Amino acid sequence: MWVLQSHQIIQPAQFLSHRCYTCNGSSRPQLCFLTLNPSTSTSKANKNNNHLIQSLCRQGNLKQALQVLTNEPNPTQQTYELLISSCAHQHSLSDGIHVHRRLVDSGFDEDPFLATKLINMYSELGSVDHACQVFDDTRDKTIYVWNAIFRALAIVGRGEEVLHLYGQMNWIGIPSDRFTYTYVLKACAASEDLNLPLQKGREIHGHLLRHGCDGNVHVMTTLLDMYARVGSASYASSVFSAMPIKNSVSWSAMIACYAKNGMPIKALELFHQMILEEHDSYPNSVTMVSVLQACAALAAFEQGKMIHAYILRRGLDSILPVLNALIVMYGKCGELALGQRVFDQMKRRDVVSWNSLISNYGMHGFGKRAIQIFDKMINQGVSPSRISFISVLGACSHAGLVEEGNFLFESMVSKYNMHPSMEHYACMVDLLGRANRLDEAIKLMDNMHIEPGHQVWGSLLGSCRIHCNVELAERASSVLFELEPRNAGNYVLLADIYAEAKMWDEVKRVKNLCEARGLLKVPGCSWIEVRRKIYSFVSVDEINPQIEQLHAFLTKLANEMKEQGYATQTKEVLYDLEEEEKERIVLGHSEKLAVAFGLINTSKGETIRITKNLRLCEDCHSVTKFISKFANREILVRDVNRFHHFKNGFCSCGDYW
DNA sequence: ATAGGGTTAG
Repeated sequence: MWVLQSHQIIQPAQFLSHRCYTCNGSSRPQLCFLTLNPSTSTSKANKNNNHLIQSLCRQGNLKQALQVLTNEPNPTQQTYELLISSCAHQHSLSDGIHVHRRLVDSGFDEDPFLATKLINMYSELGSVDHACQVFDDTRDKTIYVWNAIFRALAIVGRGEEVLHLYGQMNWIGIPSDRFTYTYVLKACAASEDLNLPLQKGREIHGHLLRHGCDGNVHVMTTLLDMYARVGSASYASSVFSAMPIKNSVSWSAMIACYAKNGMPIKALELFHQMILEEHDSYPNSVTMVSVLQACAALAAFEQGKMIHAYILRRGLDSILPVLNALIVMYGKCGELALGQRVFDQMKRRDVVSWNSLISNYGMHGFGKRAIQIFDKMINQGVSPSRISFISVLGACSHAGLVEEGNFLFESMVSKYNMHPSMEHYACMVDLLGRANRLDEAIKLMDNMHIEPGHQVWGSLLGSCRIHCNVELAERASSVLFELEPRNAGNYVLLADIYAEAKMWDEVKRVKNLCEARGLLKVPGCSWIEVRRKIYSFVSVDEINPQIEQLHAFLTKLANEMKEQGYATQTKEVLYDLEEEEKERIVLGHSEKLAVAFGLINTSKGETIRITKNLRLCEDCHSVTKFISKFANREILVRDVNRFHHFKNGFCSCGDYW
């Protein structure tokens, strides 16, 4: 932790004088800037040496440049400038430190220009603490110096320190400029330790308005993005509409905001507005990545295909992130073969391309295939990333491949020298727990080298839900209520488990606890795309104009099913009600409404594609299996975890989900 | 001398 020392806070008048306020001029008498000005050297040899160092730096020959430096008593500012940028370019921290030392010896540590360069160099070399040291040692802190340290700290997420220093800068009376605002806003958004990023961000918003920066595209886009990152899409959108000048970056930032904050329909609407409205901002590859993400989130296959065609027309189909996003989009629309085709046709692939393909197969329950692709990636010399392991372990989990998953998990350390993170442990607990090997899951948790976090306990609780283990669920949820008291999902899971065990008093207790803490259960919501339009359904929907028709359809279907010996699975209903009433509630589940809507509004032979924001309930699962046979339709449902491909009375998950 | 948006998992 590094902060500006309290004795360094000084009054503006004092700050402007060149007297050292830290030591009152006593500590570095040898560094008097005026008497030892290196530029006063006129020797021809020196001049040549300086030129030589500079040209060596320009050629990228840092080592030789440093050798010449040892014979040069009076390097110039420009020489240092080139040396510093060369060290950054060559990624050599040790050389950077060496140049810095020489620079101090030459008395250039009073030069704010070089201090700025040094801070940027250290930031690029990953040593922010060195950068802070330079900042501390620089008495004449110009706005460039301040901005450089803000940038360095913001990049590594030390937002709290940026804001602390920003406060000091304001107090001293140094005016911010447009660059300052971009860094400080980034610090709000990227801060890991900031309590109230939104509040702080709004404060900076006020400052920049007072400084008249509201016409600057860079500042305003950063502001928009800051609101997006702290989850305030509505603030972001009001900044966006207030912007007098917008460019492609501002449009992309706004689209990305919607795509990332669970508003994919708005993202697509804004994209269409971007294309149709008269202005100079055209979508580029970055825009398209967010648009594809929105299609993926909605499983909007028709839209996705149109966007793909647009990408081809605009010649954006050679850009790696765009192609990767296409693989994901097709995968999340249930079109594995199309995702594979994009992958096969790529001229270059990176680890993200491989990971995307692995998780596509994993999501669809093709665990063995996912492992094969993982192995193929290794064989082609691509080193797996942390996410590669999360993807492949997730694939094992969906397919119940416990031994394979264990093997891969062990190989992480033994073969790839990678230490499993919290997420990896969460995957393993999920894998073991789903397979009803809860004892092994607990054992793994006991042997973790880090304290198990909410992800891990959450996986365990999810497994308890599947296997209705009340005792373990109580243990897991008591930890979770401590770790993330505001996550309503945990309360719902526990209540589900109690309900299944018919422990109605306990159900009530958990529901009351949830209510007392002011938490709302996330409503079940499903989406379906019909003729390029997206329709959404929430459970017990009364807004949809076809709702009567849908209910009639479902009731008729339910009767039909009963005649064929099907019993409604009502155990997921959280109330102790009459069976008939429970059936009515289960009948109103959003995914059933969406399935019914799809059947009514599409033609025979058309695949029905549905996404759901929660896990598919057991009754919906068996009803959809029934419908797929009864109506002879393929139905694809993607829930939060994975795909269910219903066909001819069976589901691709093999009832393991 | 310094600035803004995007990809993989759960």
